[in-house]
Formats: sequence, C-alpha cells, structure tokens
Amino acid sequence: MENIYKTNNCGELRLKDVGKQVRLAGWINSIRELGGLTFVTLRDHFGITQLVVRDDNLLKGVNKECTVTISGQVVERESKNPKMPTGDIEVNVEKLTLLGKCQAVLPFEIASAPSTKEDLRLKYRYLDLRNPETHNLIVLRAKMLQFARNKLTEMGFTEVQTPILANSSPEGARDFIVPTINAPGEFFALPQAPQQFKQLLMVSGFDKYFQIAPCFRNEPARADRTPGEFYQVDMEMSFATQEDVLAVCEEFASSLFANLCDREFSKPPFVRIPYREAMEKYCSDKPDLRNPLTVKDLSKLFESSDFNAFKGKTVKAICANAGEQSRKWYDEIGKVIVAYEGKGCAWLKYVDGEFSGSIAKFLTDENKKELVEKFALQGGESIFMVADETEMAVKLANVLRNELGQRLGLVDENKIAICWIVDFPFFEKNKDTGKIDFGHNPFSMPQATLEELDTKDPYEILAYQFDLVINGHECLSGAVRNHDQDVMLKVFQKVGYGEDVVKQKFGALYNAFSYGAPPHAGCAFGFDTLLMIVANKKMMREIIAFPLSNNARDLMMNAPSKVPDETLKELGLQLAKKEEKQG
RNA sequence: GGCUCGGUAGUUCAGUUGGUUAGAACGCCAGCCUGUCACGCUGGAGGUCGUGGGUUCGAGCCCCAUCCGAGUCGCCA
Repeated sequence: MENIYKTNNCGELRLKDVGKQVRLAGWINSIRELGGLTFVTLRDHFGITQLVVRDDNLLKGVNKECTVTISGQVVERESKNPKMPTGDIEVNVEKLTLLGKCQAVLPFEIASAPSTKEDLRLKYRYLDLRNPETHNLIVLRAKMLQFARNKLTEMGFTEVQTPILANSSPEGARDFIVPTINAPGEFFALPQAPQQFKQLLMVSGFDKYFQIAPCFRNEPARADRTPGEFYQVDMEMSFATQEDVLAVCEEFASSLFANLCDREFSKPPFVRIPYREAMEKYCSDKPDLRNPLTVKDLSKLFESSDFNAFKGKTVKAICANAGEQSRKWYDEIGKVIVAYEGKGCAWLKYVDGEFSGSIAKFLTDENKKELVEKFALQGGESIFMVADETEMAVKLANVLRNELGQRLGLVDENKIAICWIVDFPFFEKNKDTGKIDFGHNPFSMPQATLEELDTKDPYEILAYQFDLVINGHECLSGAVRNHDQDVMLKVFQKVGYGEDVVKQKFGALYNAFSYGAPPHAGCAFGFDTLLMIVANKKMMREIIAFPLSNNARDLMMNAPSKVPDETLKELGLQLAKKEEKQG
C-alpha cells in the first residue's frame, strides 16, 4: 500500500533498495543524538528502520512514541547492525511531519514493557502492545485463527455461528446472566460452550461443523485460565466414531504445530492412556509427559509398618535420581506439599545398599527388600513419599511429580509432549453427597448397552470420552455423543433423574433426537490454551489482546461498572442492599 | 470466600534494631558530542512511602482496619 504517509513499511527495506526515495510512517522508537547527526529508529507493525537526521530542526517537538511520517533516500550504512533485519540500510531524512504527539513521560518504557507490573500494562494495554514481542503474540494469534479456519474448511468442516445470547447450559460452571428489556425478570445466559447447538446442527444434517466459538464462564482466573471469556475450536461430526474424531484432531494438531511452531512435538498417532492408567502412573488425568517420573503405590508396603503416619493411609511414591542434595533441599519439597495442605513429604535415599533419610529407621528388612525390587534400585536414587486419604494422596503425588520434574530439570521446555487420555469413567461418586453422578458430561455415550447399564457395576462403565493433553494442559475434550433417547433416559435414571428433568434441561436436544438423529461425535480445542503452548508462554493474558485482570476486571475500560437506575428499572431489576459487616 | 506474597520517584527496585534532608538504575529535562544501535559525558527536576487510624519524643519500618495487584486453594472439565 502506498499513500501520502508511506511507500514502504518499517520492516522491509534492504540493501537492494539503496538509492530509492521512500516515505515511512510509524512511531519514534528511539532517538540517539550524537551532535552533528541524530539516529532515530522508526517502528511500525512490520519492523524497525533506522533514520539519520542531519538537520536538528527536523526533530523539533519530536520525542519518543510520537507518530511521524518521513521521506528520504535509502542509503547503505557506514556501520551496519547485524542484529536488525533492516540493519544494512538507513533512511536519510529530508522531511519529517509530526502526526501524533506523545507525552514525554510514558507510564512505562515500551522496550521494557513486559517486565512492568501487570496491572499497569493492562491499564495501558494499547502501549503495552506496541512492544514488538508482545505485539507479535497477537499476530501469532491471528495466524493461528486463520490456520484453524483454513485447515478445518479444507478438511470438509462447515463453519456455523451459534448464538451468544442463549440459555443456561448445565456445563458445571456458573453462568453469565444477561437481562433484557424484552422480558423483564427473565434472563439470557451466555453460552459456556455451544454444546447443544452443535449437536442440533448434526440433527440438521450439517455433516461436519466447526466454530471458533466464544465461551463464557463466570469463574475466577488462574495463570493459565482467563476469567470470563475464552475461545474454543469447537467441532462436531455426524456418522462418526471416536476413531474418526481422534484422527481429525491428530491431523489438526500436528499440522498446527508443524506450521506455527519450530519446537519438537509428538507425532501422530499420539500415545493413548486410559484414564485409570493415567491416575495410577501419574496421579493426574493431564500428565505432563515431558516429565519422565512415574508414581508407585506403597500403601501395601506400609500397611503393617511402625510408621504411624503411613499406616492405613494411601502412600504414593516417586523414585528419582536427585544426586547430592542438602537436607534443606528435601525440606523445601516438604514445604511445597504442606502448601497444598499435605502433611509433608517423607524421603529415603539409597546408597551402597543402605537406606537413609527421614523415615529410614521405620523400615524393616522386608520393607527394604521390597523397595529395592519395586523401584529396581541401583544406588544413588531417592524415594519421595506422600501419604493421606486416597484422594488427597493422589493430588499430592501429582504436585510432587511436577515439583520434582521442575527442580531436577527433567522437563524440556522446548518439547511438546502430547497424549490422549481415553476411557473416562461414565459415572462417579459425588464428593459431597456420596451419590452416583455423571463423571464428565451427560451428553457422552456410555461404553455399554442398555442391558449392561442395568446389570454392570455403574462405576465400571466407561464413556466414549477423551481429552488431548499437551505438556500437562488439557487442550481438548471430546466425546461420542449419546443420540439415543432410550440410553439417555436410562443414564439419567441411574443418577436419579426422570424424563421430566431431561426434557426440562435439554428439551430441544431430547426432542430433536426423536426426529432421526445421526450418531455423532465431536470435541473442542481450547484455543487460548493451545496458543499458549504454541507461543511457549505460561500466562494466558500474554496471548489475548485485551485481557481481563485476575479479578475479572477490565482495568483499561473500567468494566464491569455500575449502570444507571433508569436502566435497572427498565430491566425490572433491583440491587440487593449490601449486608452490613459483622463485628 | 480461605491462605501466601506484594504496593516506596514516570518505571523496576533497595531501604539496617524504629532515629539527620528516603536512595540506585533506567526514563524525563538542559548542555556537550559526526556513526550510534542498551550510544557516551556533565548537570538538573521529580516522593502524601496504597489509604485511614493507632503505638512512640520520633514510623517507609511496629500494631489494627481497609483498598488494590499477583499466585494459590475452593471453584472451573
């Protein structure tokens, strides 16, 4: 594009352009005054080009971060800069026009913006995004959006947009509720996922559907989870099996990493780990396979031990070669466990056929023999143990595995390790009520016939339900859907709901299935999570143009905010009085 | 909602058992400098120590309350 502001962008001029008369426009990135001449770098979306100004008058009133347009001749530099793509040339400025003045003192320096406190970056996100590194993450996001669209379209998927103003869908999270003047006292809910819509699209005969779908969950944030809104690459396929979906996802994911990322990644077919095996080996349903450590159960071994803290508890152990470590080092690991509300971390070290460490004195000769066999000890290894009620012990073992992986430098940050977790249990025991409940979501198909649903131990019944786990992040969840009304009624009946509840909660879907539903299956990638992995970033806010703060606030636009009483009145809403604080 | 850490110059931070006028680096302003690219040199401006109470002869520091931020647990596939 060539216009009054520019003939070229700030990232493209090279030696071959020397002698050309050009115009450039952008932001003043730096000014280095040397006396008789001044070097200025000019930055735009595409890159940075050095300008030489020999007449001081041209720079009157110009400071960093002003926008300007300049014209001049491209010349070869006397002293080149190999670190800059445009480092062989510079533009000799003949004319400079100030387009947008900038205050002398910025809230933070653009070059060092990423090391500024986050709330300030978010408040001035439009300045933060001028930093090339930050800027390019948003460009990467655009590339990934485009990749996803092109790839899925190429693979025969049809993009369909589903409503944002929708009805509450029972995904488990809390809803964002939207009032409307059309129906005071009634509310829309923003979709937590387009789950029911996409299944209805299958009933409508769209063979394969996808959408880069905004999803809304009224839940607080984490470093790897934004509050409020996020995007899913949502897909669904009719007349398809679990194998079909897995194949599509493997093609999509491997092609994505090959195109957008230069790190080494697992090649398809990705390893498949049944849920139960994952829980046993890694104590997690989203294991980071870059970490080679595995967990073993020592509950039996300590069943009759003198060590009361372990007796009758679930004991999980990890064996690792920790090398020479101080007592303090072991204590620090214990502190991490305590931070997760564990009792601590016991440890043993095996050297020259002898055990030492915090609980060595409790070991019988029989115990020692078993340990050597169980971990195939050679000498030099350490065994780390946590003990608690089963659920807690499993959680702590997962923490321990991650902690040891990090501390011992076992996790290669430059690798992308991918696995499937398959065969999730269909039912599980509700923690609070102790009653039988759906393990994941009620839409997936049990791996059982109608009769088996009645005769089999419900906790033994698996679901056609799967997750794709990358570097310990759950990046995708999918399932074969239950399109059979009889099976649907049966599984709801198992958890204590009748047809009335099914109709009330999933009326449209349930009805639709009585008009000829295709067997269908699908999944959704977490777009933001996937992008974090592609970008190798740990903060989800980094890869979103205008993210909310940890507290789900927009610090730049000041949202959420109060609304005028008039508006409330129109919507038929009244705010509850704030409760007086006690004491 | 619980827990942990934090809030000091425009920014990133230091600040001793509570004791003179609260410091550094970068940035900003002024001057010098013809090959810089984290330019260099000289000088200067810039602070309600998050806010409100309290203890004390004296508080950035101690106590209480409160606001804000980050992380984490609950929660969230």
